[in-house]
Amino acid sequence: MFEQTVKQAGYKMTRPRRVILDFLSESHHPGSAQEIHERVSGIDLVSVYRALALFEEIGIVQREDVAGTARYYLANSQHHHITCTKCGCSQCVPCRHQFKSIKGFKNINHQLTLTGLCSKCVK
Amino acid sequence: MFEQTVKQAGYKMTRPRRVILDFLSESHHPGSAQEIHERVSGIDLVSVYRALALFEEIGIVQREDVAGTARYYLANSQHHHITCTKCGCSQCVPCRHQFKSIKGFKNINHQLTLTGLCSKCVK
DNA sequence: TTTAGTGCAAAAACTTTGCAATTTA
DNA sequence: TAAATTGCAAAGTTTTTGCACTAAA
Repeated sequence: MFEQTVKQAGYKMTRPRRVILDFLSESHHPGSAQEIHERVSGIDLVSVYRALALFEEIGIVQREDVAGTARYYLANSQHHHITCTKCGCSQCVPCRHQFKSIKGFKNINHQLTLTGLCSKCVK
Repeated sequence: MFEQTVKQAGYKMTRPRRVILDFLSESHHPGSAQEIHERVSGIDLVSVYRALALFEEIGIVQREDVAGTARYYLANSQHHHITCTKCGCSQCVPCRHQFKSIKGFKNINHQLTLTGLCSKCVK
C-alpha cells in the first residue's frame, strides 16, 4: 500500500525501500537508522538513511530526534511514544494518557517541538 | 539569580557558566552549542557542551533536538519556538497559537516528544 | 535503455572523554 | 588547599556526499 504512495510521488519502489517499510510496519516502535540497519539484512546503512529521508519527505514516516539520534516510525500510528534518553528504547503511550506519570519511566519530560522551513530555506 | 540554583545544586559558579547564562538570558532563542560558542568569547566548545548539560540537568535550560543538533534555551520561557529544520533559525510562537500556520514558515510540523529514563537506565 | 537508486569509501558534523593545568570556595 | 572545572587533544557517534555500478520502469 505504501508502494502507491512512493510511486505517486515519482520514486521507484526498490528492494531496500520495501524491506525497510516491511520492517517498520511490523515494529511500530521508533527506530534509529542504525537499529533498522541491524535488523534487516543486506541493506547498507547509507541506503537506510536515504530511504528514511525519502519516506519522511513524502509523509510515510515521522521522525523524532532524541538525544542526538533520529528515530523513525510509521506516520499512521495512533499513539505516542516515550523514548529513553539514555538507551533509546521506547514504549507506546495511549493518546489521552496523563503524561506526568508513565509506568516504567522516570524523569519524564514532554516537549512540543515545532519545525518547518523558514522563508529563506523554503526556496 | 541562576547563581543560587547552580550553587544549591552543589556546583560552582564559574566564569564560563556565567557567560553562557548571560548569553542565554539575552538571546531567548534556542541555540546550538556551536552557535553559543561562536557568540561568547574565550570559552571552549567543550566547556559549552559541559555547561549546557549541567544546566539541563538542574533544570535551568531546556533542550530541543532538531535535525541532528541539540539546541538549548532558558527553561522559563513563556512561549514555544519553531525551528527551521534546514538552517536552524527559530522564531517565537505564542503559547495558544494555532500551529497549522505560522507566519514565515512552511511545511510546519508539530510533534510531541516524550522522553524519560526507562527502569534499566534510571539506576 | 534511460534514469533513479544502491553500495562502498571517505568526509563532515556533532558530541564525549581523558588528563594536566587552573580556578573556585 | 582541596575539590571541582577548564582547555586542549583525541576519539566516538551519527549523518552526508561522491561516484561507479546496478536495478526499476
